[in-house]
Amino acid sequence: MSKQYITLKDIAKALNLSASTVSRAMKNNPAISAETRELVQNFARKHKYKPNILAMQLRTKRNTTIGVIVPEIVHYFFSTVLAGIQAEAEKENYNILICQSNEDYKKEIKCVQTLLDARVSGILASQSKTTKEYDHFQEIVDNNVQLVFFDRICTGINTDKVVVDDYEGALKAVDYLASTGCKRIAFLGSDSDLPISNNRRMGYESALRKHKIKVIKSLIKECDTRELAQKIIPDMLNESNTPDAFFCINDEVAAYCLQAVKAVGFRVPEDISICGFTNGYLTEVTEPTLTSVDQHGFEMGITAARLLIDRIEGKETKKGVVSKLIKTELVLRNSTR
Amino acid sequence: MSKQYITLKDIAKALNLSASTVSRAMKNNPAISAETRELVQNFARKHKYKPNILAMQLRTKRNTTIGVIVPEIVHYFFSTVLAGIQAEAEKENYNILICQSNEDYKKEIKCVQTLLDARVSGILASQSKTTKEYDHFQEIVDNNVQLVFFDRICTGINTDKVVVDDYEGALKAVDYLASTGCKRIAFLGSDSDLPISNNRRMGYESALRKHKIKVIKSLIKECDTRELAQKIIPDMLNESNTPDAFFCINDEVAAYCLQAVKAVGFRVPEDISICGFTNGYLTEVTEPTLTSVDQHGFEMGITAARLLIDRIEGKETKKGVVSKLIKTELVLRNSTR
DNA sequence: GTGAAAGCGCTAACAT
DNA sequence: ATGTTAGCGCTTTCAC
Repeated sequence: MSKQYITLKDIAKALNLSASTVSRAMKNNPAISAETRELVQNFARKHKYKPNILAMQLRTKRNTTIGVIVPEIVHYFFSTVLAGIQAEAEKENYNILICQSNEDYKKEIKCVQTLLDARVSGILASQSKTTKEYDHFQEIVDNNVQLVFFDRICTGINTDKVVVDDYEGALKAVDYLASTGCKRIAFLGSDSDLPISNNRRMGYESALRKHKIKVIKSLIKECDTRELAQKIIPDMLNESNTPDAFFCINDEVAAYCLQAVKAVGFRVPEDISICGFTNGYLTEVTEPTLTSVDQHGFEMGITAARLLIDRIEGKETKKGVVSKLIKTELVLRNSTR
Repeated sequence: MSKQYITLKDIAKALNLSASTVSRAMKNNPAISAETRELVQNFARKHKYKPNILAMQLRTKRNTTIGVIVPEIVHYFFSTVLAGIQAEAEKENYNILICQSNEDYKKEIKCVQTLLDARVSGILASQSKTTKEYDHFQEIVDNNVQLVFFDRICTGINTDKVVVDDYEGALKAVDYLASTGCKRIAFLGSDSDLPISNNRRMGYESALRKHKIKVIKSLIKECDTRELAQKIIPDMLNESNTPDAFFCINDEVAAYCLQAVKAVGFRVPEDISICGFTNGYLTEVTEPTLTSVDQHGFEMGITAARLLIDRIEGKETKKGVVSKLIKTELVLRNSTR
């Protein structure tokens, strides 16, 4: 660390004051005379005084850093959420420390340790796909560090959360597909342990019921990566009961689904409609462009950071758990009728 | 901050030792007897002792946090670099504090202030497009905080940098285009003030010269966003001297270029070849898929973090400025002949 | 309205 | 091999 920053003491010495007076003057403490205040603040400005945050936090036992745990920074959705968190944190003068779990349980435990070691005052977390135990998250709570989950919430821990309204998003999308005449709508989801996948499936089934369409097991698959899409979808297209629509868990799957469908010779959307989830960059460059459910990631980031900071500062006083729901938006493009 | 963490003093009291002995024992100081060491470390483990990093850093004046300034987290390339930085930092037990400038000069200044306030021991920065003055970067150096630029380097400051070999990347790509028979190759670049754009243009021109193709001004445009692409490209296609290839500054422009070209009725790659730069997600979902230059963002992140940490720890002792070059790779897909 | 003194949790001379 | 002391830069009683 550099040592050329001046300290309170330096200012005190230079101005023939005590360190405490300088400290008060800098903080606009009303006990200090206007003269002294100006004197001190001018001197500080002139000499580029920067309070030593470390010392401040050590003394006051308050820390303005919050930690974030994400599965992957590189995903459009998560980087959008991060941008939202960063924006809100900055507004409130909080710093953010980012860790990524790479969808790995062990790594996620390490992230928690790192953040606790850094003495963050709160943590925003989105769970990795491989996490089945929650001791590490419990440890956060046990240490009285605030914890808010976002998107991939952990159902094993009773704490605040911010989630996309996956149920409603799926409902709206599938309702739309059905209303355009699709009858055999496939659902390409994730591990049913993940609430985001499960909730969307419930929305999917509700929409089907609404349109008096039977839920068919063979049209529901676990298919949430490029690899799976390229393996599973061609098979589905070969069966007698070919789907006439695919509702996909993310844009990537939707994009590869689109490729697979076109490769077999079907037209999109005339023969088969396709709908994604995320509404990221991909949706605009495929041919045809992709209809998708926007998850409002930026807003989710802001909401989650807001909630966490309110908890840290004791502004959110609700005793029980707070759950916030982020509304989705169906963005129609050319991959659906 | 939570207060249930125990401190060195607590351990000392419980074990009837002095704080310094405990401190030494925890750090495996050879002066301490094996017995005491075990005693202390076991006690610490059992009571989940976590050293207070704030106090440690205040005392030792060393800080293991590094700051990162990026234009936009959400871009594929930058989020890839971030992932690399994060991986390397974690390996070395450094934390990273991330700020984004949103391509805004004023915001970038604020980022620098935030990071200096947080007393980071080094900063990794990629400049915003709108930055024309460098006082804020100079301030970092003046404060003896290590500074390493990556990708969008600032030529106004004499400090370490890590850049993509843009010249070579462009050379290879345009050389390839020319070797497949393209004669009127357009260059869609950024502001020529940006070294990344300028260097690519030099590579572009070298390749043309190598193939004895004249450089034509009207084939060189500033076109680095979706909006510009949708405005400029149709015009270029209407002129008599229609390009038979586009070499684009990023994948996004390439993808929209592809759309524009197809919209007018040209076939890709038969009539017109298109090449992007970044090699991100987009390249696999367009039709045809996009040939692109991979910038190895993850490797760049690792390299930049490595260099910065070496500087911080005094392992990189070279007096002058260190410049590292990240090799590119031309990834051929179906948008080029 | 201002100063003196103590202490946050840790480390590092300097002692013994 | 261990303890004592002092101090990093700051805030916060408690004085006057």
